[in-house]
Amino acid sequence: MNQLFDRLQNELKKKNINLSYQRLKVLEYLTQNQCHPTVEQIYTDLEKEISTLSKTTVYNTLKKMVSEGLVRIITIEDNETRYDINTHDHGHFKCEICKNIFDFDINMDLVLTKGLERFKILDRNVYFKGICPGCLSNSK
Amino acid sequence: MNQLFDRLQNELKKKNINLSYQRLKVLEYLTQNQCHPTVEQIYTDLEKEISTLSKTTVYNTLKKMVSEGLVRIITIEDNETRYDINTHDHGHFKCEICKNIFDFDINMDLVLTKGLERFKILDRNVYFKGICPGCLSNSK
DNA sequence: GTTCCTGCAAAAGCTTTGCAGAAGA
DNA sequence: TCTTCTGCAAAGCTTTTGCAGGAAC
Repeated sequence: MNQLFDRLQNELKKKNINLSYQRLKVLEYLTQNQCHPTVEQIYTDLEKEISTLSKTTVYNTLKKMVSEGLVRIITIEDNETRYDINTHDHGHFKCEICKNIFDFDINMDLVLTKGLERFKILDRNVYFKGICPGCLSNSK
Repeated sequence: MNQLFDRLQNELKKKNINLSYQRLKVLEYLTQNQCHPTVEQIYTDLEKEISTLSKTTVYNTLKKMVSEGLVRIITIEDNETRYDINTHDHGHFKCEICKNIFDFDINMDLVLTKGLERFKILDRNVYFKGICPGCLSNSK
């Protein structure tokens, strides 16, 4: 299908995780919709195609994939959990009007971290909030 | 009491917000415990002193203060909302072992934001996760 | 046949809402 | 008096858990 998808399929085999139809579909959804969807979004869209799909399965699948390091949780708003299959470091910008999330390139090495010399850093997150160009021009 | 507390008290008067005993105590707690507590932590500690305190009041107060810009929500983990009275830009480091949150200085202007030229940035957040020096030395 | 996976239903946990009484201006 | 604040109880949401049936190996 595509490069990322093949890579994930291989990774699953290596980790001895069964690739059920539901799991395949969730991963496929994440690779094709890199908009950092919530469980609700994933479930609602997949349910159209897999009418028997349970939200529990979406939760189960995502939990499994996060614990295996194939999927990342991104936390921007405290009341919604979003999932991200793109593992390279990037920042997230959430528009407070249209609620969309935009990725932006970021060089984490440039982030000055005075005072963290003795800390072991495992995960770096940068997220900004504000108004995107589209909503800015609409409000004029 | 202290500089920050006096400043907040003045700000409340300017914004015509009543400074009830409960609100005063929540703000006092936030200034004295800059560990970014959750509602649960604030409530549990204050309830010892104010036995009639309701968790709803803690929620109400924090919501009011956030909307007035006196308190900031910091989102690190998706399942917990933490509150911060320190408004100057700084990064947060959460230790995955002891769960404590450490502040670190950060110069947001140095964060490279290629691709955000046309965005209006209102809020910048940086949080890292990993292991703090204390837990690192304990595990040796 | 044993293990893992799915999905319904119920439970759990956090936050918000409705409302009545109390406090403050 | 009129508005705002408090706090109980109930509701609302998201996520987790228990469990039984089904699929995979």
